[in-house]
Amino acid sequence: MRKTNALYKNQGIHVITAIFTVELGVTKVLLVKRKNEPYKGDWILTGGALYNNEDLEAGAKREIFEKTGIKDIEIEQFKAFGDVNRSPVMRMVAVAYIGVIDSSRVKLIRETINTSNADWFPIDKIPGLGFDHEEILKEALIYLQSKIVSTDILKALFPNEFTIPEIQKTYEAILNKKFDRRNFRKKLLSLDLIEDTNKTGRFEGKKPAKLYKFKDVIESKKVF
Amino acid sequence: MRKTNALYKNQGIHVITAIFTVELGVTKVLLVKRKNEPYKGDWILTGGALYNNEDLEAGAKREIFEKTGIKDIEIEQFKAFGDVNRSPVMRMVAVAYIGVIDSSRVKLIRETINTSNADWFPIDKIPGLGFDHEEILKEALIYLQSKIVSTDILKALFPNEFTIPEIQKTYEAILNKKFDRRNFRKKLLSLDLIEDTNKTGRFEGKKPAKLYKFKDVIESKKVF
DNA sequence: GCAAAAGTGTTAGGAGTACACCCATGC
DNA sequence: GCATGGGTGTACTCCTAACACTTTTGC
Repeated sequence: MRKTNALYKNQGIHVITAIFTVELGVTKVLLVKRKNEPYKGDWILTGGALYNNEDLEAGAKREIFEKTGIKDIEIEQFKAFGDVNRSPVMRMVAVAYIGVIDSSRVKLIRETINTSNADWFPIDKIPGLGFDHEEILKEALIYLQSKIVSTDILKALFPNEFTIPEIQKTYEAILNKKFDRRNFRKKLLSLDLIEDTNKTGRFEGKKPAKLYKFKDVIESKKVF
Repeated sequence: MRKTNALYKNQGIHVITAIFTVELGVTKVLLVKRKNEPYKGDWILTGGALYNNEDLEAGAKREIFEKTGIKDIEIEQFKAFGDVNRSPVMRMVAVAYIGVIDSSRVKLIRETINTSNADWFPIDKIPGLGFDHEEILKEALIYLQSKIVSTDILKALFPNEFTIPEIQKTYEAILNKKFDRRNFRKKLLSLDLIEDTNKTGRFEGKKPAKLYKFKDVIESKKVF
């Protein structure tokens, strides 16, 4: 039935991920340039068509790997996008994810069969994007911002030890907002996400800063 | 390319909505019974396959109307479900929505071409559901719970005037939790969602209760 | 007048915010 | 020894949670 009904013909699923990093206090997102029509030459988020033999999240991760070489990235689904004309080729619904990774710890494959010039773009200097990826990126950033205040999603940026002034810079970059040093420390510690390592390191200051790390197990807190 | 590659063949999109209501302090969800294979005879949430000429939300609303006769319902997308085997017919990704409606204000069409016995089921007495709808319903309820504490999503249940003890019962039914009368009133009023109508009505008590109504315009509050 | 539910106010504890001083180091 | 950023504590406000008494009505 379905295959002969034009109303259902040629539907497909995109899996798209907005991958963020923070470099020197600047929030950046990973973009690749399309080599083929449609939107040839346009920048887009990493992603592509879902295979029939993979789950959504697996498909999103495969696309990330194929387009950038990035492996071992945790991603989180935040919304589906399905306007009728979001793809000019055929009816495609996009399931969108966010991910966070430390750009200094990955070596980007900049050139692939379908894309080129993979690179990190500061979120306030984004070129025009193909498909509906500008809308997806905008919502992805809002979702990321909502996540960093209550989860350990930044663990990917600080897999090992870090100082509080250091991670505060990252929070400020993503939320685009400054925090009081003393209150930020108190708040972050009260979230029970990180723990003291009893070691000290150095960041920008002259006085060595204490080193913390994300806890291995995070108990999610009840809101009600 | 895509049409000849088995990896992309025969994909489709479901739009599924968990429609909730509250009757006499009991939270219920709308289920319909399938007439055809697969899952013939099983209960499922309202929904079906997306057409190529409609946006996601429009498709979800069309399916609601076709399966139950319900019109004029506001719905909100909360997640996409896309496990490889979630449909035995072909690869289908479901985009899931929640909706809230006053069951006493709608007349259900219980019998349609593909479904029968449309009815409201208390959420603690749900029969086994077809496809992955049990998982969808579970996540839908969690999403609904997160929404009623900060938005006017219950406006659909109280489009006109209501008393605070009355709406408190509804909150308690959905969140499955009791609240102190005095604190509930203070909290709800502080949310700026409702306003006094300077009239009184009756609910359960002997003393007439003040009537409130949802504000027409809700200013969303900043969290940061 | 009494039962039943509605309305209201006070207090204590915890979280958020604002703010000032001392500390450890590099130079 | 001084400049630089790191570490800490305190007071005020606001939100939350716990809790008891008075009010209005039906009968």
